[in-house]
Amino acid sequence: MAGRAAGQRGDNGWGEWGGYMAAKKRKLEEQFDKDCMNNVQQHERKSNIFHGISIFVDGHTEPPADELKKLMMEHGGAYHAYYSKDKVTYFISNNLPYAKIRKLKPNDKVVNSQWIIDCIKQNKLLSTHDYEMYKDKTKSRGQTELNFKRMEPMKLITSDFNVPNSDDEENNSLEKTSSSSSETEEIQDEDDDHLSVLDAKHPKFLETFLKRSRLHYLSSTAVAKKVYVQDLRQKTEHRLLIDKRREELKNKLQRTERDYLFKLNDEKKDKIYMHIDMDCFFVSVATRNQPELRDQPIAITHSKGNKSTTSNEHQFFSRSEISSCNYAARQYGIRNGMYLGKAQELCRNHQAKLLCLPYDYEGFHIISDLFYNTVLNYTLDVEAVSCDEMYVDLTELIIYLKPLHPLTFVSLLREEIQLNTKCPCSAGLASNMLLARLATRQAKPNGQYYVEKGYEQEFISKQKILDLPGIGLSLLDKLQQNYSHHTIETCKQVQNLFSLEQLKTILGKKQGQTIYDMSRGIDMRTLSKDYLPKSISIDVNYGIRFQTFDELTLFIKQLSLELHKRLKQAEQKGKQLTVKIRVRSSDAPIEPEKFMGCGKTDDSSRLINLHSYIDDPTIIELETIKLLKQFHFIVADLRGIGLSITQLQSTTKNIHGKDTNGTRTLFECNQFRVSKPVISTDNNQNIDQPSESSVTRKRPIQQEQTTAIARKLTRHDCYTPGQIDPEVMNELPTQIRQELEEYLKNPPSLPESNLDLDRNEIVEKSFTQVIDHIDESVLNELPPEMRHEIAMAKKLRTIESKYPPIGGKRLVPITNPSNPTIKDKSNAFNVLMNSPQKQTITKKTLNSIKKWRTETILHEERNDPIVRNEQYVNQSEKLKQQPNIAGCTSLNDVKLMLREWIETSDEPNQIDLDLFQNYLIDLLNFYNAEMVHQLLIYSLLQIKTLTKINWNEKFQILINTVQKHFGQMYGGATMDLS
DNA sequence: ATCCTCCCCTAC
DNA sequence: TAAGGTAGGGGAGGAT
Repeated sequence: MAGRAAGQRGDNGWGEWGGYMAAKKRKLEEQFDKDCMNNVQQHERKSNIFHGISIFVDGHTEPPADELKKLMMEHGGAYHAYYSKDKVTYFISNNLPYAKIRKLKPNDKVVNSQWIIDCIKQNKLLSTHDYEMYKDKTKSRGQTELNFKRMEPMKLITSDFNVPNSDDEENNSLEKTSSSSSETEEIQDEDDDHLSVLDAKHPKFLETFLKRSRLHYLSSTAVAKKVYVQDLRQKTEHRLLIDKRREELKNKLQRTERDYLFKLNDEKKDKIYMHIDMDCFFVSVATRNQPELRDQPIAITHSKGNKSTTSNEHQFFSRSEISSCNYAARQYGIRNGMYLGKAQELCRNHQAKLLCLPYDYEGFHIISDLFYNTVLNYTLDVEAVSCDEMYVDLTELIIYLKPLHPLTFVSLLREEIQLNTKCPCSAGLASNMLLARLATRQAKPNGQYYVEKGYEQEFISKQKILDLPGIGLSLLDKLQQNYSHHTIETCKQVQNLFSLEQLKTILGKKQGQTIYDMSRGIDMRTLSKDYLPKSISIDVNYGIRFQTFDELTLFIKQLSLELHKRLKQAEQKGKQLTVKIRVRSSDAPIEPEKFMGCGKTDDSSRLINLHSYIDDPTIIELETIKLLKQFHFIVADLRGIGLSITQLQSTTKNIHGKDTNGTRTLFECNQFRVSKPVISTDNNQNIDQPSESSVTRKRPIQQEQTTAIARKLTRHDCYTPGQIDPEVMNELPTQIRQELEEYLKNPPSLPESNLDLDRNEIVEKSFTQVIDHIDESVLNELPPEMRHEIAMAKKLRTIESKYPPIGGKRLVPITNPSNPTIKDKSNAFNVLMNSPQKQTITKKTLNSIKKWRTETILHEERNDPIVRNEQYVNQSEKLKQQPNIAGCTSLNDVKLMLREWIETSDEPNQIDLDLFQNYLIDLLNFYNAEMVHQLLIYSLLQIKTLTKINWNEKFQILINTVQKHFGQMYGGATMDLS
C-alpha cells in the first residue's frame, strides 16, 4: 500500500531527503563541512542571568523552543521538555489554548518568550510582570483574563486562543472536572501526559506512537495475517468448512460458454495464480458506510486538514502524510505518502477540496479479517502479503469446480467480498505470481484482469520497470546510468538493451538474473506457505529527541520491553542483537521540515552474537546499551533507533524432551527442571468471528518433564543465582529466570567494552573530542614502538577526515571495520587498522596487539571490576567463581550429565551445544584447560561408543571453536584430543 | 569459495 | 504540528 509512495518521495513526502541522485551528490559534498559543523553544537556559557530558573515551552513560540532552550542553557538556566510542577519556574508560550490554561495551577506563570530575549538583551533578570500573558485563572473560568501588554514584538495569533462559548463541550467538561478543587492536582498530572506526549522523552511516547503509526500498523498486520493463514492450514475443521462452501458455490454456479471452453493443461502442470488487493484500503474502510462520499477526493491523514493552504501562507503547510487516498484524489496527482499540504495545493489548483478522514484502525482490522475470511472460505492455497493483499493459487480450486473459467469464480468472489466488507477490491490472474500481480495493477480500481495464455509476452513488454515488484528508483537508476541518451521505462526496453551478463554486472548476480527473468514475464516462484520469522525488531525514527544519555537509556528500556513482548508473542528467542541508529547529518538542520521527524540522517548498525537464545528484556537492554556505547555520536543528534533480534528459534519447538528427531535437550538432562506448567490457551477459533487473538499464535507449552535419571541426579544445593536479589529472582516466571541465570553464567564476550575507555560520557561529547580523548588514554598503555605507529596513523586520519576519500560512507562511528575480531579491538587499534599506513603493520605488530589485549582483558576481568556498572561487575564476579553448567561444577557431575545427554539424543540440539561450548570457554578463561581437555575426550569417547553418528559434525564444530579459543590463550597451541 | 557484518533497497 | 515501522533479500568487501 505504501510502497510506491515511497518511490515517489523524491519531490514530496520526505522532501528534505531530496531525490536519489541529489542525495548521492550531497553525500560527497557534506563531508567537507563535517568537522566545522561538529563544533558548532557546543553551547558556550555566556552569562548566568537565568541561574535557578527553568522553563517549559509549550506550543509554537518565536523564537522556537529549540532556540529558547539554547538561550537558557547559554545563560545559566534550565529547560524542561516536559512540564513538571516541581521543576518548572515558568511556562513559556505565545499562544496557549484555553484547554491548557485552565489546567494550570494557581501559581503557574505563563510568560511570553520575549521575556527571555529582553533579559538577555539587558543582561539581567527582568521581572516577568509585564510579560505574563495570563493571570489569576482561578478567579474566573470562562472569562480568562489575558494580558497582552507587551505584544508588539511577538507574533501572537489571537484566533489560536481556544476560548469556548458558555455552552461549549469544553465548558461542560470543565464543570465536571473542577467541581471539586481538591481534584485539580490529579487532573493536572493526568493532563501533563496528555498535553505533551511529543517526543521519546515522554514515558508514554512509545505507546502513543505505535498506536497511531500507520507503518507500524502495516508491518504488524502483515505478519499477523501470515501467521493467521498458516495456523488455519493446520485446522481440519476449516477444511470441512471449505468443502461445504465449495459445494454451495457449485450449486449456485450458472455456467456459460466461456466456462466450458476453459481448459487447464494438467500435463504441462499449468497453474492459475490470483493476486487480490483491496482498493485504497484505508479510504474504502473509512467510507464504507458512506459510499456516496467516494466521488470526491479523500485522504486518510492524522491532521484534520482544517487549515487549508492558501498559496502564500506556508506556515500552515501540513507535513502530515497521506497514508491512503482514493481514486478521485489520485486524479489530481495526489499520491500515498504525500504531505497533506501539497495534496491540498493540488486540489486547490483544480478547485476541489480534499476531504481528510482520520484513521479507523479498528475498522481496518474488521474489514481486513472479513476480506481474508471470504477468500479463505474457498481455499487455503493463500500467501498473505499484507492486511489487504494476498496471492492465491487457484489451480486446485478451478480443477475442483471445472468446467469453470477462473474469471467467473473471481467475479463471484469479488462480489462476495464487496458484500461482506462494503469495500471494493481488484484481482489479477495469470499463470505465475508476477504476471498476476501486474494484472491487478491493470485491473484497478474495482476490476479484474486475466493475462491469458499466449498473451504473456505482449502483456509484459508494455509493463513499466518500476511496476515490477522489487524494482525501485535506485535499481532503475543503476540501469539508467548505462543509457544516458534515452529514458528506460518498459520491460521491453530491458529485454532489448541488456544482456543477462550486463544485468548481472550492473545489479549483481541475483538481482541481475531476477530482473532479466521478470522483464520477460518469467517467475518460477510458488506460494510460500511456511512462514518462519527470521527477525523481530522495533524501530523508532520519529520523535527521537534526547538531551542526555540517561533519557536515551530510559527509552531503550521501553524498547527492550516492547521487543521482549513481541518475541514472546511470536514464541521466539534469538541469538543475535542488532542495534541501528540514525544520527542527524551534519548538514541537516537541528529540526527537520517535518515536525518531530528524523530529517536527513547518517545511519549505522552493529550486531552482537549472544551466547544463548534469549528474549529477556533486561539482557536486550544491557546489550543494547553496550552496543550503543560503541557508536560515537552526540545524544542530542540522535534521530532514530532500532533494535532487532535475529537467529531466531521457536520456543515451542525443540524445547520439549523429545522433538521431531527424537532428540533430547541438555536442559532435559539437567537436574533443575522446576518449571510449572504453562496454562494452555484455547485454540478453538471460529473463522466467522475473527478476532485479534485468532490472528496470534497461542500454542500450549507442555510441561517439561524430568526424566528418571535426571531426578536421581537432583541436588538442592547448587542452585545459586548469585547476581540477583533472590527474592526478585523468585518472582520471575520460571522460564525467564532460567534464561537469566543461564545468561549471567555465560555473558557474551565483548572485549571492546572492557577496553572502551571512553565509557559513559563520550556519547555526549563531540566526535573529534572523543577520538582525541580515547586515543590519548589508550596510547599511554601501549608499548612505545606501537605508540609511534598509532600517533602517525592518527595524524593521517585527521587529514583524511578533512578530505575524506570519495565514496567514504560512514560518518558516525569512528571506524567501520567489518571483521568483528578487528572491530572488537580498542579504538586505537581501529584507528590503526583504518589508517593508510595499514600496510606497514607487520604480522608481528598485530600479534603483539592481540596479546596485549588478551592480557589486558583478563587482567581487567579478573582483577579490576571496579569501574563497571552493576551488571558488568556481577559478570566479573562470576568469573571468579568456578564455572558451572546447569549447576554442575565437578568433573564427575558434568561427565554424568554429558553422558545422559549424548545417550538420549540422536542428534545434539544447538542450544545445548552452545551451552556446553560456553561452559568450556568459561573453563578456559578460568584457566582450567585440564578439565576442558578431559570433558572433550570423554564426550568424544561417548559419541564413539554409543555410535552417535549424527553428533560428529556438530560436535567437531564445537571442538574447533574451543580449540580456537585455546589457541588464542596459549599462543596458537592446540589440545591433543586423540 | 564461503561466511560474516554492515549496509541499502524494497514492500506493504 | 505529528505519529517516517518492519521484514526480507541481497550486495560490497573483509576474514577465514
